[in-house]
Amino acid sequence: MSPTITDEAASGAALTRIAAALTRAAAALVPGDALPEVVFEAPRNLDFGDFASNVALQLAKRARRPPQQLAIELLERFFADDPSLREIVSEATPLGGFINVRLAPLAWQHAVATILREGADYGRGAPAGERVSLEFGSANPTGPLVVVQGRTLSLGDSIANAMRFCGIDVTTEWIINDAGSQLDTLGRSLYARYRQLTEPNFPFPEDGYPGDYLVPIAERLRARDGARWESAPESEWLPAFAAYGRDELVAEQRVTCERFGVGFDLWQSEKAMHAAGAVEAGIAALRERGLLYDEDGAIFMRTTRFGDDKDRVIVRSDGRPTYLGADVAYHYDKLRRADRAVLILGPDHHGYIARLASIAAAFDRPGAISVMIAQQITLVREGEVVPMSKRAGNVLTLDDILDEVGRDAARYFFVIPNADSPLTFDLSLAKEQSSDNPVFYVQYGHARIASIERRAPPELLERALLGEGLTRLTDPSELALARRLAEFPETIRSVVAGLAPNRLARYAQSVAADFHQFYMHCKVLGDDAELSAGRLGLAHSTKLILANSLTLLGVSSPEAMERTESP
RNA sequence: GCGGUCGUAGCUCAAUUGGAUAGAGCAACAGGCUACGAACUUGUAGGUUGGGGGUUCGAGUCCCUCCGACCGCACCA
Repeated sequence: MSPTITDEAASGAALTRIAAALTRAAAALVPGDALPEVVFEAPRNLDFGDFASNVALQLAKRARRPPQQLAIELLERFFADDPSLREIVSEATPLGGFINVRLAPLAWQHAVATILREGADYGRGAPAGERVSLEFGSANPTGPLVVVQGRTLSLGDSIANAMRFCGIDVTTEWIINDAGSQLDTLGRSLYARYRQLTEPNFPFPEDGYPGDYLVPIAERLRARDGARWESAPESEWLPAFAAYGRDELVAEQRVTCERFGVGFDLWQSEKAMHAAGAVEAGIAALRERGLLYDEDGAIFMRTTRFGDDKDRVIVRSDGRPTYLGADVAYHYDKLRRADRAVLILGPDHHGYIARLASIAAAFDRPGAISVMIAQQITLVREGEVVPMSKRAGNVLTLDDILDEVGRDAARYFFVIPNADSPLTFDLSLAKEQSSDNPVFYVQYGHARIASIERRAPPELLERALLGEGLTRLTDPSELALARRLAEFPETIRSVVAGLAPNRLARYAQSVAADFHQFYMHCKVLGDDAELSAGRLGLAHSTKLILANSLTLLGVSSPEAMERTESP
């Protein structure tokens, strides 16, 4: 991955000048107006240069000559137009119709100076006033969090971090689905566990939630209330048990999220929305827009008007709103609070996307709700698929995974693939503290730099942090690393634009790889104090970028790696 | 049956959203520590991007069509 670099202080300024000069050259050579904007991108293959523009390819037809010839003519005018460009452009060549540009070392040295100066703020965007609601992780409050939530939590939290870093005002939201029939099931299941404490043969509901995680909750309830529910009628114990179970399970889910390094701005209870009259308000708003009709005693929403397969019930014939009805209200509220809403949902929610899109359109905000689906996860251990059956109750929970592989590895592994591809999670590999494990590779780079800094004379480090000696960085491995570091701002922006935190994970690996190569080629702490200062500055800015990347991903940046013996 | 997502090296995944010779990591093979952490690094090998058509200067990416995997298609959530 090699995104465009737009760092204002260094290469970006150079690029702007180059693009402007090329634009003038194009205007002189190609007739007509409304010429396409001259864009520079980093080519996939860096042998071509630091940046490439395809203007000649785009304009060839209008200029009535082959792209390559046009590229040559553009470049001739380019330098004639502004001879001082030769100071920042070390090379500009036409090849296959592309215009390839290599920047002078000064541009990259400048980038390192900028990183040292701005530190953890390097690449941070100024608040632009955009408000985004980001909902993810949400689970039914009927059991512990499982693997798929680990994936949505990792994706969502990393995206939220990246958005905030870009200056977006993000509200992270967790919806507690506590208004449906599953709460009754929870209440009955918990009641059975409660009774089983004294009557082991008390029947467990057919459709109840299996697994023994409700047992300790039942014990706490018995410790609090004793046996008094044993003789109570169902109409009394059911709401009490459902509410107690929900509160306990939500609290446990919350602890798991915290263990995972994820916090939420808003824990939205669906039941509370009903109680506050929000659901009626949302439905009334649709009614005003003429998007509802009654049929068979139920209220339908005209979602087909917005491309859905069929109209959807939002209030049942018995008067209770459906899940969609509640979501109308919830998103009506979201869209008032935010400019757009992003949801990360599990793989079983495909069919729901069209309905959410309908809600946005119904409130005159088409496209304001976007849905990202996190695909299925297959767990593998020792080369074998770990069977998971919710029915049988032998589900591996997110806590189990955290126990087994730790937070850093879990967070990292969950964001590596694109959200819309299925993920194979190899527990054995994630647990392994070896070079096979990409998260350790990146952390090792960070720890290695920390180690160098511990060894460096304090006054040398001080000079390095001030940017001394950076102009001495000329080795290809030094310039490649500096160039990579300068990609950080654009990488973060690309993460936000594409809702793709995997790009950040891969970027961090590239930074680590470039650093290790630099480390092999260049001795940092040597006899030449100025050169050492420059290299130390480069190393320190690498450490900053690695730490920032890992932090945004929710992964720690250790100052030292603990060596563990592998069996 | 209808709709959605996906299919890329032996394995796990990329590919700047239409750009150049499709890239990393593991696994395999061959090298590199009396140097700041070898949890590192250098190189070799590995591909008809599921198949076939089309769109154009240019396709892993867009369109059509088959094949295959997964997921949806409730007055469930």
